[in-house]
Amino acid sequence: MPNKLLPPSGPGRPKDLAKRQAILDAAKTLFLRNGYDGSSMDAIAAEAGVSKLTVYSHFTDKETLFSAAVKAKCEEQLPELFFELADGVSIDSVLLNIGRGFHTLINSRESVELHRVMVTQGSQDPKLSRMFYEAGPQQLLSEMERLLSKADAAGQLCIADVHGAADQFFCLIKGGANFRLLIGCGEPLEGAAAEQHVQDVVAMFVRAYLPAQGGC
Amino acid sequence: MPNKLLPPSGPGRPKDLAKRQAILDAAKTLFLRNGYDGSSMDAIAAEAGVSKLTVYSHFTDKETLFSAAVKAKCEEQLPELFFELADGVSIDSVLLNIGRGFHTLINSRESVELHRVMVTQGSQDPKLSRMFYEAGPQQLLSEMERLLSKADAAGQLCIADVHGAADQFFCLIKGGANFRLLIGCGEPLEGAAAEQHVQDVVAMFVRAYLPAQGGC
DNA sequence: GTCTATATAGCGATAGAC
DNA sequence: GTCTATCGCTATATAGAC
Repeated sequence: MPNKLLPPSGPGRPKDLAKRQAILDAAKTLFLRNGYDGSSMDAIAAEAGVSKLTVYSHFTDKETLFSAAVKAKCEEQLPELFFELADGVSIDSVLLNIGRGFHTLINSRESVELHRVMVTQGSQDPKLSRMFYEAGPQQLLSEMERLLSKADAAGQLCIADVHGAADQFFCLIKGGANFRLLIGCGEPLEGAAAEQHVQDVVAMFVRAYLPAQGGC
Repeated sequence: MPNKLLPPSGPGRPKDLAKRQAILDAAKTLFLRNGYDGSSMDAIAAEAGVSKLTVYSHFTDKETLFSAAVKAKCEEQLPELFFELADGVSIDSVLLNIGRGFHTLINSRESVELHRVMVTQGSQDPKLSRMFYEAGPQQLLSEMERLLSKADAAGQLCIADVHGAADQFFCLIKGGANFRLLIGCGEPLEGAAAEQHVQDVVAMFVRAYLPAQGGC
């Protein structure tokens, strides 16, 4: 006969989820800050405030916990950029808004850490890198392609290869500064410098794809 | 009294350099393939065909050996791209040649491995990342700036910010494909696809910085 | 279901023989 | 100058008490 009533000492099912979430939060923090090899299961357990075996009871092994942490981070980082091209609004201002949002995103500490981890671990686990790519960059590229196609159809831009152009736009926003940030050499552009960079990129991009006077 | 003549069994000084080179070669291979944490001193000693203590006698510790290996790799990878803008040759063809060379370089297995290691270790050791950046990317950027300044002065292009434009050119050549390669998601562009990519980028770049009909 | 204590293995770095 | 054998430490993963 099982005893149903042990509120103070009984473990209970509800506690399960709270600890699982604490473990996942700790894993996200430590894995991104110190990498896969640099984060021990002991450290994650301590950060989460539980014992190491509790970690193993919720996630079978280190790799499983790592994948879960990366997946959670991907989902919470996917930004809400606006890719709509309403009537009467210039393509310049739309690209400016997208550029600002994307630039802020990829220069954030969390994004840089996630990218570092993906470079290190993703190259060893194709499933992981594919999961990350489809959850993040792929989404943005697809929406940008849609936007550029509409701008081309509306005659605001003249783009033969929308896929390539979308790729170019994001690469330009990233710029060499983001690469330096990734290898830990230099500080992120902020404030006026960041705004200037985005404006320069948008101006250069639009100039390259401006329709000729005769049309497209 | 020291014995001077022991040709067959005596260790001798000349052997020193050969073993040092073997150690350095092994370190370059393993560190780039498996990363810093993934390469044990035992494995490097075995790959070099020497004992572990011999490794420690030539390089004080693991970090020192790692820095030496990275430095050697940087120097041997610095490409010989042509940044000269001779009279009578169009800026398009010069940029095409540079673009092809740079594209081949950054898509090579060795370059990708070096970049991965720098993302992982460089972010933990600012001295290392700075050494890498100044030995590699910085060089190319400086030469490209010189070239673009000359093209601007010659009226072939119209560039207000040559530093920013040089940065843009290399980012465009890299493209999203190089990022996917870095995270282990996708294969490098090769052959006709690579050539097409370089041509598209150069055409887009030149279009953006073409002088207006009235001049610059 | 959770924790303390431990098994097993691999790492970087070193001591002593030749 | 070079090698074999080893120390000290930390990691992942697990066994038994409550």
